[in-house]
Amino acid sequence: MIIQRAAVLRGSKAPPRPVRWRAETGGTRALGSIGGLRTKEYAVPELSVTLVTAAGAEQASVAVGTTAMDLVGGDRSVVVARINGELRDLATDLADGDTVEAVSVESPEGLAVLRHSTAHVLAQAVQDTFPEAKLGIGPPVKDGFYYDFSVEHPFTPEDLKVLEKRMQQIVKSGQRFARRVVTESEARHELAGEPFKLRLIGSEGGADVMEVGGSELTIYDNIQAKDGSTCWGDLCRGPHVPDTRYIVPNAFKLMRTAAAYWLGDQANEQLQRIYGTAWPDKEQLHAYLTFLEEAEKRDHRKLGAELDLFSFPDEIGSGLAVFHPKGGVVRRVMEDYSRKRHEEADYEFVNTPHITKGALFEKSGHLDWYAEGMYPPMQLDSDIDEDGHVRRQGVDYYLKPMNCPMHNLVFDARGRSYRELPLRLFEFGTVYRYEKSGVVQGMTRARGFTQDDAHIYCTREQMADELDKLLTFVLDLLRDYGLEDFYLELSTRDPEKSVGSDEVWVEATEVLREAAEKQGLDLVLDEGGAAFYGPKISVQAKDAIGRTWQMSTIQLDFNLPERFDLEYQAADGTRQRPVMIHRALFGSIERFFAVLLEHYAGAFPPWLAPVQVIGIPITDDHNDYLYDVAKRLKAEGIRVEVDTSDDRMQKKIRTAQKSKVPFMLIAGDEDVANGAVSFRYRDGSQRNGVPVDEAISDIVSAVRNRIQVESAPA
RNA sequence: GCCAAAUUAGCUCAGUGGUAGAGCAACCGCCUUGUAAGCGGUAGGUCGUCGGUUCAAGUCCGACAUUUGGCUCCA
Repeated sequence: MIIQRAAVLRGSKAPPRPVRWRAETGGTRALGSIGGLRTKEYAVPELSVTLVTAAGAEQASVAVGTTAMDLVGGDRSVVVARINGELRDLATDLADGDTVEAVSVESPEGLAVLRHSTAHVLAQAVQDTFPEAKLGIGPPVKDGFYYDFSVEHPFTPEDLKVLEKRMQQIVKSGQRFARRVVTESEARHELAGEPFKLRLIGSEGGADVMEVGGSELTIYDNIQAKDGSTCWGDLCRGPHVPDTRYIVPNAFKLMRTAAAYWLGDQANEQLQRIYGTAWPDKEQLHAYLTFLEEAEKRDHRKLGAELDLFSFPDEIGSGLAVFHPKGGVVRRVMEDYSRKRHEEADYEFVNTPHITKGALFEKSGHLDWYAEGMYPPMQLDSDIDEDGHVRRQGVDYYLKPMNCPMHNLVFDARGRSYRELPLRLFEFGTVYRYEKSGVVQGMTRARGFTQDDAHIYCTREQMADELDKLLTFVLDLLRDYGLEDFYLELSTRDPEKSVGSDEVWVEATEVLREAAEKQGLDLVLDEGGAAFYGPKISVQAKDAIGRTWQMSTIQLDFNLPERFDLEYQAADGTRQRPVMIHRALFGSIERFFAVLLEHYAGAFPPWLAPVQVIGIPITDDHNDYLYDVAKRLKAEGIRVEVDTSDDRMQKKIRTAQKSKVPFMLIAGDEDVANGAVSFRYRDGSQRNGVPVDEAISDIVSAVRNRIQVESAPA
């Protein structure tokens, strides 16, 4: 028993709150101020707890009845506590032996709690405004939160404004989030009007959602600050911020509405979802909104139209792009460089048709498990007489959704020797997939696209070395296109849904893991995420504004070699089955194009830019001079134009700037007199009076070295 | 595929039942200019398509197409 100085809330029935405790090192120290509270000395039983801070763990003695808030909640940025490894409300009473750590709103967990609490405020606002709305679930998600509701009419943008206002009021009123453990029957009784919540209570560990989970059912009541009345409640496992004032009124925003299936299952009824975002302060909200704006500016669909690169004509169909001349140049340069690198890496180039008889996809199994993703067949050559009798059986032709079966036929076109392995068959193979109408999205999810596809056939012994070389090859190539920041994702076997022996899977997965680890990049496990036919590694790349894109995939396949009965003759004369590796480094050219376009915001490095140099004469008198410069650049393989339109030169600069040409070469009387040109770069910087020879060699070297050029050299 | 919203000139967008508009781009002319829009003129639309309501439809209703945001899917 020790004597402690304790603070008592005026008029409160709450137990004494100790504000001092004795640290193990001896002595006492203040825990933090509790302003405006009377203090009084109490004799209270003590508890021994471990306080974890950035500095380390220390033992402390506190009075019985001490809450996590008392111990670690002094700072408003602390929103919850981690007690014995679990996130708990700050109002939680501590128990002897607890390990307690403050969780800041700036930490990922703290932020998620803030967002989840904001979702509760949204739900309360919705039920205040639309009393008939039934509650779905409302978890935190990346950058924010959502809450699903069952309502008769979908929410409108105007509704969102009203709801946002109501949320501000709730937040400002400072309602306390109070946790209450209930029995199942109590919960059922209280939530009789909430059919979806009732279903959650019923689901036995099936649904892993914020609402239920853990050993007990809990309801969070919202308690009014002014009179202590309960104004709203929700089934929720928590935890929450202590009260709604922890939510900053101008740091959250409702973003959009959308429909969503109950528990994400297409077979379930559809609910109306409201997405919101919430942040610790308004600066972070502002930064997030700015990021969204930046992303919108870089949207490849928008830039594609603005820069005249490609379009999706209605007449052709959804998800089918045409490349315009400027986009065609970029695409060709991308392909050319990729081809060159593949040639150097000992790939062999093959070419296969876009359509095939159905028999091929029966053999590969695609018609069994991928038919939904394929365009329906073209029926050819059937001949039916007037009586309806089939005189000649027709044949179904399909557009190919994948290249692998065709490559297998190339492998199988003659007997193969172990001496030929690894055999690497490469093709820019155009495939067609009947993506569901709602999922088509610009170049990143198209119905027709070209893969930089290769299939590598090797022996099991060669597999490790081949994968190792392959990963190095991929990363090296992606870096040449200006992507620098990668991590790898390893998808492992789903035992429920896979073919091949355990032994082969284990070996292959290990081999992939080792190859990945050698690269020294972060490796994320995607447990059970592999296709049924083999484990996979994918390369995820971060773009200039920090978004990650799945780029390359490298996939082992134990299924197709079997189905196609692929064999090679080994050194000992026996016939052996090769290991097959599928790999696409760009994923698809279209997708990679889109990623690069967004990464560079349209300002491609000179080697990829559709127009690399534009000559801008000050007056018409300088046209011929620039034509001569352009001729010399063209001789070096540079894509150059001279703007001889009627516009004034300022206008030409503006036009060139908007089309993001890396080098503007301006020439007037002074330049002509000196045999020079003046550079203007994309950031507006200048470099004047550069001798023509030097200008040409600078441009040529920037292109040859594939470097990005935004501004005048320092 | 499902839910919602959108679709008007090449592009961006006005136009709330009564004679289709603007800016930019295009074309023609004038201007001859030193680092982000010189001036004037001309032309350009079956208002996504089809159907319905109405004396009258870009506008109201329905179907379809396409796009966008989500859900589901992306092996």
